[in-house]
Amino acid sequence: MTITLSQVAKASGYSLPTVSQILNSKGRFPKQTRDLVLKKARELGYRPNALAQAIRHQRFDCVTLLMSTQNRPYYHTGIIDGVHDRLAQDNVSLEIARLPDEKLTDEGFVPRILQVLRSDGLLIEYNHRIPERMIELIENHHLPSVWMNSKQSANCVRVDDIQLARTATEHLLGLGHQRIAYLSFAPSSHYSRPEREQGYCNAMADAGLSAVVRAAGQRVASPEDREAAYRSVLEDAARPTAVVTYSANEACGLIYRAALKGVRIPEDLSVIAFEDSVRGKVTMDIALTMVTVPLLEMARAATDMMLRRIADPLPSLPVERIPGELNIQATTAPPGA
Amino acid sequence: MTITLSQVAKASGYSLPTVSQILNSKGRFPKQTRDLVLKKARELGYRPNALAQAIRHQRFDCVTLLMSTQNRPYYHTGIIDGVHDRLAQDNVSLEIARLPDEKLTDEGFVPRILQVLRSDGLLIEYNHRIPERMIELIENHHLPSVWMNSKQSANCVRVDDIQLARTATEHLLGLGHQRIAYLSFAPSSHYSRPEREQGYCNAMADAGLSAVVRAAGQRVASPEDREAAYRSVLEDAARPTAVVTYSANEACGLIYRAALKGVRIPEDLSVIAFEDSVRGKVTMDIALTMVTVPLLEMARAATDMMLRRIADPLPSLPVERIPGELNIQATTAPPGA
DNA sequence: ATGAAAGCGCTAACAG
DNA sequence: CTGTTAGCGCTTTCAT
Repeated sequence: MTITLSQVAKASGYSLPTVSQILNSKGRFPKQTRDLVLKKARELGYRPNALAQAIRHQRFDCVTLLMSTQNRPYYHTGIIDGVHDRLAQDNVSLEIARLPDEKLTDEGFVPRILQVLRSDGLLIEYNHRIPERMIELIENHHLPSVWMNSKQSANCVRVDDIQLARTATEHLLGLGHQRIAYLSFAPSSHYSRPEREQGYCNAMADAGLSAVVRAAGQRVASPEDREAAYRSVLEDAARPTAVVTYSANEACGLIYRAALKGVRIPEDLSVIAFEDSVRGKVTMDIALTMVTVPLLEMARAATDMMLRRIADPLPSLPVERIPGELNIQATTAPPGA
Repeated sequence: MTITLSQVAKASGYSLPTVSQILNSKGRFPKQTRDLVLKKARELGYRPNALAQAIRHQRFDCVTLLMSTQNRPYYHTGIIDGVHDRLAQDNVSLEIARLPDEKLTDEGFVPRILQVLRSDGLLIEYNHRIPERMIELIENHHLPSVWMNSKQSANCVRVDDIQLARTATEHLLGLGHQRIAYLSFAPSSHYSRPEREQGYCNAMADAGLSAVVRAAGQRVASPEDREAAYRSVLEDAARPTAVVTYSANEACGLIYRAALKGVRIPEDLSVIAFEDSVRGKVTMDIALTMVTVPLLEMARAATDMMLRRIADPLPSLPVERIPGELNIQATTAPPGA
């Protein structure tokens, strides 16, 4: 089996607590003792059992990231990275769990993660059709929890989608555009969809202009729906001179169809998308003007809030909104430039 | 604090072992006793401390997924999902750890994850410029380990990239193409780059045709390099009639530039890419013909191997190769169709 | 059918 | 400076 503290104790001829103290650099010991113990420990390849430590410390030193099974593909990366990095600073480890959404509706079903104590807190990335039952389960769990990108009234960190959409729209307005459309194939249940749309509409209203929203229906957009939406933007008699899109997906689809029809980007049409910085960079090798969705920062801030709640579980913490930044590239320009 | 077993024992008037047995459905007890204990446990909201259980069972019931910080963006999703799902079947939890590659070269530095015992095994997703030191560290750790997508001679599960590339190329050959190019911007250090190139070259050689490789240099391809590569495919005097690309990135970049130049897809040019199924679906809203990189299946198989090694750590297990499938969509057709 | 005792690997309090 | 004792929350003999 694996080497334990007591084996190191035996090998070095010292008692268990002495060895423990030395390996944790606590207390004062003569250099000779220290050196011997450390040497033996190294020789034996001793590694402390983190669980035994945790059980004594009354701390799991572990946080669980709870994710839906139905999120958009590729959404997780930035979030996992941000959470992991912040946790690593405090030597807290990261457990990942996905809940099977389908099963959550069954009355009796409680996912294993919530049946057992394994971590000090729950970080919840669950923003899309949150089952009622799930919220209930989490509240009953009584672990400190922090929600990410969700409409909670406390203990939540979210991307400021309204601000993002406003920033994108105002960038186009600032360039002199007036006919600006908004294109989105986001599922209507996703928390960000109404917010981005609203930010766009607000900015247009403030400028005294009318909004033109081309959004997919309630459900997932079919290929035909998408083609129709692309056409309606590109072939409209009073074609918009600029478009804000929900994500790089819509932007790329649109830009490709613009190329097929000879509509030049950005001379004939400016395009700006929301996108997290990584994704924006790997698409189609074009320099897409974007408003970054600060997933990494959001995840870091949420994890920070989590750690604060673990340290002091009592107070509810107010919602934090993380702003995104405008990243001007080659797909936007003044109209008719 | 949280509710412990002994609190349930006190509340129900039975002893600790009795309560433990009942909650774990072991032993035989009169219905009355059982019911009372279960009721009290529920009332108090008792949740077993998984760590205390683990420490007794001499099993962490946890596997660590070790990832590099320098992988391609969006690479992780399928892998994490596959690992998680397979682990969930056995009620094993998933810990995620990213090692800071930069620091690994420092002689003294050992990442915390490897300093401490926290899990039953190491699943390693580390395929790109693997630091020598890291391999050493892992071997010294003496936990069962399984590598994913890496060139190890045992205890490794990988995508069969040679087969994938051959399948893609043979699809085009089968359609009647003869001038088939290969386009790749993959970093040369990535394990899959030479393999995909080789699979393509093998298939071409077998067909008695000459290979045309357009690959980026040793380092990360600059935008200029990429443009030049796209041009060389599209503007060549003896332009290829079909292209195999390393990933959907290259394919999308190429298809977009084809649209700008009026080169029709697939009439004038067929395009087939390697891509995991998810990614392929979210790009540019075009129906890209692909060979799927079976990340999910690979991750499942690797996790399965991991669990087998945990159960019986002795034997080294032979490398497994996971084949991918051809997914014919709209971007390939016979030449001049 | 139930409880007492021991112990998993470790740390903290207190002696000496 | 170092060792003894106790105990974290739980399970597993082994008595009764």
